[in-house]
Amino acid sequence: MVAKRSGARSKGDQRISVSLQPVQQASTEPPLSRERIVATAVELLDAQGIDGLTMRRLADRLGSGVMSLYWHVDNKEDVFDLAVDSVLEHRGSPETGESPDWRGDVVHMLEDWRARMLRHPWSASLLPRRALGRNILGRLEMLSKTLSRAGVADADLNAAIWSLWNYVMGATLTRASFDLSEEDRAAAQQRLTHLSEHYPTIERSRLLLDNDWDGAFRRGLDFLLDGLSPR
Amino acid sequence: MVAKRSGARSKGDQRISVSLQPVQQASTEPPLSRERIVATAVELLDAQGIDGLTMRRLADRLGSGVMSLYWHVDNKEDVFDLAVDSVLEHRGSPETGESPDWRGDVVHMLEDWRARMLRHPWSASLLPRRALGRNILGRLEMLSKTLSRAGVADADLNAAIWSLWNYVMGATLTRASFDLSEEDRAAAQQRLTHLSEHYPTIERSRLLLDNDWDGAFRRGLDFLLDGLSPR
DNA sequence: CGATTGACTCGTACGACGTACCATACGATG
DNA sequence: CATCGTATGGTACGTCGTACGAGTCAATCG
Repeated sequence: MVAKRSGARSKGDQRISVSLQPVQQASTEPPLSRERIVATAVELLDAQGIDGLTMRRLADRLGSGVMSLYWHVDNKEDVFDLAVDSVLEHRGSPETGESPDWRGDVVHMLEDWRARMLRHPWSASLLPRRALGRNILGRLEMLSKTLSRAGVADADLNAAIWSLWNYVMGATLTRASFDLSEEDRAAAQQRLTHLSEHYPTIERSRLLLDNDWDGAFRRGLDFLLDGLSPR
Repeated sequence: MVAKRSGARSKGDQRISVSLQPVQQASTEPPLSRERIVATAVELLDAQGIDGLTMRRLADRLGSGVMSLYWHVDNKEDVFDLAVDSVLEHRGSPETGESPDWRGDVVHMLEDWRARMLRHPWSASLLPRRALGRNILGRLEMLSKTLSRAGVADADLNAAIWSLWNYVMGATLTRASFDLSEEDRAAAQQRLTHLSEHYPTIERSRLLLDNDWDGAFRRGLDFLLDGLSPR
């Protein structure tokens, strides 16, 4: 029984191997590594969607055997975790100094968050069931600090943070899943029109035809921030 | 090639069959039907979670062969669709007359929505990728009508509806997935405390220990409705 | 120097899955 | 009795995640 990949995996170790192993196959793939696996998994997810990621396909793309992956990775769940985390990279707010425009800061961070997830739509549906990684925690911390600085009462703080989280998650997830169904939306609206006797109001306001997702996100966020602002 | 279950399935047909087929197996299962399949699928999902639902297990519980299911149902996706829909049952608002308390009406409907989904936590993670069924449309219609009656400008209406939708979806999904991880939350908070140098603000406010989900939902909803209310 | 060890790769195999295909059974209709 | 629509389910195929254990190779040690 080997120790296997027991936690610490020391990214730096490989650095020298470039000059250490030039003898072997010159034109073939570089050696496997967690980083390479994750990067390829993200490629695959982007290209084929959530069901498109299988360990076999992943190994194929990496030019390796399937079981070799399991040296670097615990299981498929682990691959998902790492892929999601790599998408949410978040710099530790270097300029969180004392920007006077707290509202702009919040909007900017949340829009960046949403944009990153929408660039990889599968991440939205994967995120909710993951543990909170450092990237997410960093974003929550930034929110908390900024809102506190803006004057939100301590008693309201947690509720305010979760509200924003909820809103962003819901909006992103909705956007990501409705994206797939361009034709479905037409069908839905047609069904709606056909049943307009039952749903007259949303038919009239063309709720399902509205395509300005970014604008809607921004406006909804404004509503919420209006409600949050200390009176 | 048979016509198979081509769309219309006319729930009423079976009504008389109870008195028509009493001859056969007295003690065994009643005949298969869409309704019975869906009900059993919900049971299974409640008991075993989302991965616990397999066609074989479903057939076992129903006391039938696996392939028999496919007479009543197109495929597994179909089962998911039907299960989600059955959870969101929504009466067509009989009292949507002229209640003076529009805000109470909205809160009540959204809390009911959330409660129904949380009673079957798997439904939250399944809903976003489903087409809009009549139950959801009915709820959106109710929202639309109520907000309009409350004085929300037509230009703001769609953004307002989506905001509420996003909030409810995000809150419910978050709640449903964090539910599983009672121990994980302890671990997360411990990791947080350990790293409190990096996340001082959310550590201080005990963001991850706050257990009052219902209250947080309600308060966040109030924030949003405050922002939505016509000034 | 040869033996050992530990990091890493991968072929084979197993059990579980969704479901296509086809044979069957039965009540109603001709 | 023959035919047909409704309904059931056994067998089988292809694919999945991954357990197991045999293999390779560089570094280390006696």
